[in-house]
Amino acid sequence: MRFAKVAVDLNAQALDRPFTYIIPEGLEIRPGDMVRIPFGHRTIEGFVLETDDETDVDEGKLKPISAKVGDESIILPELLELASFMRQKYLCTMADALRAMIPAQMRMGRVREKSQKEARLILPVEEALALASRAPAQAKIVSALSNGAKLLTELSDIVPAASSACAALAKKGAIEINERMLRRRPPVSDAGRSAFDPELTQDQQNVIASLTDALDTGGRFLLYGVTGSGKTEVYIKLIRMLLEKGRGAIVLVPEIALTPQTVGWFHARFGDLSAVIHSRLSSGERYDEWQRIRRGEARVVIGARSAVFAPVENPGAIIIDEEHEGAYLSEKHPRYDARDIAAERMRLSKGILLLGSATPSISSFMRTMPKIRPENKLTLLEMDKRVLGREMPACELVDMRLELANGNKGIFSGALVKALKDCMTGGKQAMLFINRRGHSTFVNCRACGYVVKCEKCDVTMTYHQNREMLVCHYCASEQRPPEVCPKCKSRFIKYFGAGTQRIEEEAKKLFPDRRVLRMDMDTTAAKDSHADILDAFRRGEADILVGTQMIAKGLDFPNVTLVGVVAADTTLNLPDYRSAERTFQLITQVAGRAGRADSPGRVIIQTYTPEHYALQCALKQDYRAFYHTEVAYRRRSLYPPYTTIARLLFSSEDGECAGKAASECADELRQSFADKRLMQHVLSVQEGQAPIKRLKGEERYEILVKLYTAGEPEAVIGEMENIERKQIDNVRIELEINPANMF
DNA sequence: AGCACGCCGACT
DNA sequence: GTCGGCGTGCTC
Repeated sequence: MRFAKVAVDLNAQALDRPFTYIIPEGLEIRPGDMVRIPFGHRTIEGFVLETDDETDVDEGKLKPISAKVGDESIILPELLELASFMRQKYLCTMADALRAMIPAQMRMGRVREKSQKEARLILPVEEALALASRAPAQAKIVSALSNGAKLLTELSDIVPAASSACAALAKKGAIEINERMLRRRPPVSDAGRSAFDPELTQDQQNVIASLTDALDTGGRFLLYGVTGSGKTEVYIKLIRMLLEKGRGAIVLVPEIALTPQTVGWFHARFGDLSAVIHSRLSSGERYDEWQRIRRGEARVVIGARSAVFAPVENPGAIIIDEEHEGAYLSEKHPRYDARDIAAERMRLSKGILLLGSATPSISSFMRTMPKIRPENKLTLLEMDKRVLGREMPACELVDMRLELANGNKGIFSGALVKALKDCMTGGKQAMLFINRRGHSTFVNCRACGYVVKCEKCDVTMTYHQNREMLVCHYCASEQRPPEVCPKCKSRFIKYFGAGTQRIEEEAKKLFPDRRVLRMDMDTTAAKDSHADILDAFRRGEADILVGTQMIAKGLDFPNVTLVGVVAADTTLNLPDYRSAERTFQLITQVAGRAGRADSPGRVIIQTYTPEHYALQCALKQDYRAFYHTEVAYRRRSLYPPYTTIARLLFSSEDGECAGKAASECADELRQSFADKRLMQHVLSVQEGQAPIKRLKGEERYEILVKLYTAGEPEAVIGEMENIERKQIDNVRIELEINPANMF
């Protein structure tokens, strides 16, 4: 008799252990199979972890597996191991980990292969027509089929009752009806993409040489390559080498970068050997892509965070592009970091982990330093020159304080206006970057200082000119802008600060005969409008593109020679320990948009704090200088990566409930840290109101725990997860680790 | 998770 | 006397 240890697909700590089942005679069961099993008084799904000839469980208690789900195993053995790694690392159940690995629709039944019936003539046309002599509908079908097989749905466009006519023809033996599998394909655009690999530069060849040495043994690398240094070609070459060895590869990119164009890069080179996985696929598309990977038809996967679990057999590399992006952290339980998962998966399959960025995250770059424990160590690979001998763009900082002193109260400095004029006269394109949407950033009474705030949130409202409304960017509620100050009745209401709308307006005023496009959350609300705007700009249908973050990410516009950062301070002054890192990354990336083709680029950064090291280093494109300054600051101020910040957020419509819950839970947390001797890893536990006290009509309180990263953060975070799981009436509790924003 | 078993208050 | 509240415990 054979037995199977099964992880049941139920989420409870008490069930987070294998249950043993009897494998019925004649049913072939292997680890990784999804099975239906009787459990208590119902039948549920589970995943086979291992099979064995014996068991130590009392056989009288054992029940047999009811059935196998699907004909191939769902989880690769290597991924089963990865799931148990996740269970340990993120303190989640096996079911949680496994659920994160497979597309939701694949569990609980419901997406299938899609097939359609196809009719094909099996007799010569004359004979078939003779058989259909007294049936005009059948005759029409026969002639429609005379130049090849057709789908039944196509035939019903020609003849009303096509399916019954076809059935009759099939019965007479004139035609044959077969099921044909349809592949639901995600949209890909190969347009303008070369199918050929270019010759690699010396930099690229050096990197490839280092990677080649690790091809069989595996390894962990950080590829630091300046913008335009050709990282993608390195990825492609690495993948080619792996395919030759019969291995596969996974490329992760941030979700926002997963446009049909990016996917086109890979599709143009690898054709149907590549598959794409991201959240905007329909469930059918996702299922079919997943199956193509599972069956080994596609061995190059490009996808967002969750593609790190793609069922590629024998993966030789996981490449994580734009490694510094926050998109690799899962925001829902289990809160995994795709970079950690990738590292473990590559350790298990002796493959290469390759993190790539022009602005590596502080924590990854730190791992390339000497003295790092070998299990965390990354090998640094560097490409400091752009391809085709392109120059780095010329960057300059403009001190807006001096502009003001010289009587320029506008949002554009003299230097930026001049550069824009030169750029337009030369027939080139320009991009203006401002990290804030809307028109004015706040509305303020000059008599008494009153600032309009959202009624539901503790946040100032932004004026949107097209709707003539004040909009809250946190809860989207709107109100009319006041004509007199609600507080002092003064009429001196002034609109301060500039957003994308205002920049667009000013640019149009400055260049009435030029076309200006705007790209931000407001203009990209519609599906595909994101790609439409960028395509239009690429085709030269506009001269100036005004936008937020969105225009900064890895896009290649050959005709752009000028980039203006209108207000570098907006990101710099956020109350967040990463604001300098973010600003440096953003400006370096934005600057990388300029001068990618033959003409050199120019970047103008407007700021009120030109002396700030994030700006000074971005100006010189000096990542290392930035890194060292930033690391010193993090160490001094006990910020990540030296520490880990864990935050429990309590929100409730009833502020008293939330506040009480926070302070009670803080006491409980301190107690359990003390009981479990965890205090040595904890730097501080603080509770109080969150920086944004009210959001969407809810009062917010928080417990902020700072802990030493080198200690046992997992154990401490485990205690905080217990608090998160608590059910407290009227209060929602959320746990965040190194929260994306500190609000 | 989901459900049964089981021990104490108000109802036809 | 029963109906039903949700506390504790179990599921191969």
